[in-house]
Amino acid sequence: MTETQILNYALNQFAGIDAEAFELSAPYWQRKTYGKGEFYNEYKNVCKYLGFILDGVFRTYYIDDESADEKNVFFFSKNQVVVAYKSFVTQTPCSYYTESMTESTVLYIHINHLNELYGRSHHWERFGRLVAETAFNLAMNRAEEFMFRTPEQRYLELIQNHPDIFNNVPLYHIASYLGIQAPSLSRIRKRMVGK
Amino acid sequence: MTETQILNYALNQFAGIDAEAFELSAPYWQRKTYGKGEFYNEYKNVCKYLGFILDGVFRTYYIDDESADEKNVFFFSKNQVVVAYKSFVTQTPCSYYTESMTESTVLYIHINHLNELYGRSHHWERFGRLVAETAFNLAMNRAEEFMFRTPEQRYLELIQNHPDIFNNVPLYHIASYLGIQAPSLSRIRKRMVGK
DNA sequence: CTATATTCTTAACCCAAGTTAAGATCGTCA
DNA sequence: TGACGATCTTAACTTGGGTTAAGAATATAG
Repeated sequence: MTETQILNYALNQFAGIDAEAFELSAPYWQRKTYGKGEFYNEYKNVCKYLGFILDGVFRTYYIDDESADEKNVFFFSKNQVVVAYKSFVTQTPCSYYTESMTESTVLYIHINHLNELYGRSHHWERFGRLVAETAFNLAMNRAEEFMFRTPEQRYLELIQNHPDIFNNVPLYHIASYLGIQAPSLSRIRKRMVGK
Repeated sequence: MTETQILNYALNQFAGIDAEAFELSAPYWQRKTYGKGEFYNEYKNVCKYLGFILDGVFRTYYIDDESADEKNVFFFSKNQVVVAYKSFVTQTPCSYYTESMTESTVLYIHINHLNELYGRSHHWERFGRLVAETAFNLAMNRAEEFMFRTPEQRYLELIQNHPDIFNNVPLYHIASYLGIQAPSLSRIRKRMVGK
């Protein structure tokens, strides 16, 4: 399959974008590769593009003024959308950094073109709504993890539900994502032995 | 002002719903009062209505199977929308209870009628998108509070940003919302004296 | 295959929240 | 007003994560 076909298939799966609707968008998609550590979108930048990850892993993180260390907020991997959602929909500066953690390849589309597609096809309107719902679910799941689960439970659920992330990201990034320090994650892992 | 006028004004502020668009919806809104402790929507129920709070305060909470105690997730108060968003948009059973904490009055609309309005007017489509964005912001803010702030910081920010909630809700509900136990909140409050 | 950098674990000590139970305070209604 | 229920605080102890720094394990490159 070509990259375009992969995209077409994924958009069809995600939002029922059919061949005709996909054709409308075809001129607008562009391709970009990112090196490890390269930014998809930086702090204080307005996120203007919605990306679809053909390959690679991205993280969005927050830098705490006080503790000065990075806190991982989301991971995005292969066949997922990558975007700084709030910044994208409101076109305001982003509070986060979104960075490629590996060599990555992305197909992306400009917000203006996306807005144009919304007006041209119900399929794309539907796509816009589903992206909103996906963003809501991501944020809500994250809130629920912290409200209802202990760090140990979050760790176990990450292994269960996102082995793709767990197996491709250094543990100190996992710790940050779980909201704890690296030594605490080590203690948790030690505790688990034999359970 | 009549209650309908209050609603009309609020919807105009929120999503630019004009007189004509509001007229479309007028037949669909219904009014209901809730007593203290009465449920807007219960665990395992599908949320079928989107409500606008004329007066009162609601809370949505989760019951932890293990600890068996209630964890407050959101508060909703006067002039806000109350809805179990995920359940509402997906029409699936809700994981939460949403309960009135006071005598309350709500104007509500059925999801079928709302969907009908989406098709009939761009103003209402816009409304739907803004509700989605509001829900995303609520969830994301909640996640950020837990990821980036200490319980003490969360407490201070709640007082600053939501005095309306803080002043009308017992402290043990506040503690639950902050993700801590009542004795911990007492200790935080004691620490604060003199700061 | 070693040297080096990166990542992971461990140890020791600190501190804040959890837990449980008792007691103080506040509100409300008979 | 006085008594009850609801709410809030306090105390004593436990537990688990934070912090810092050192060392072990693993990857990577020369």
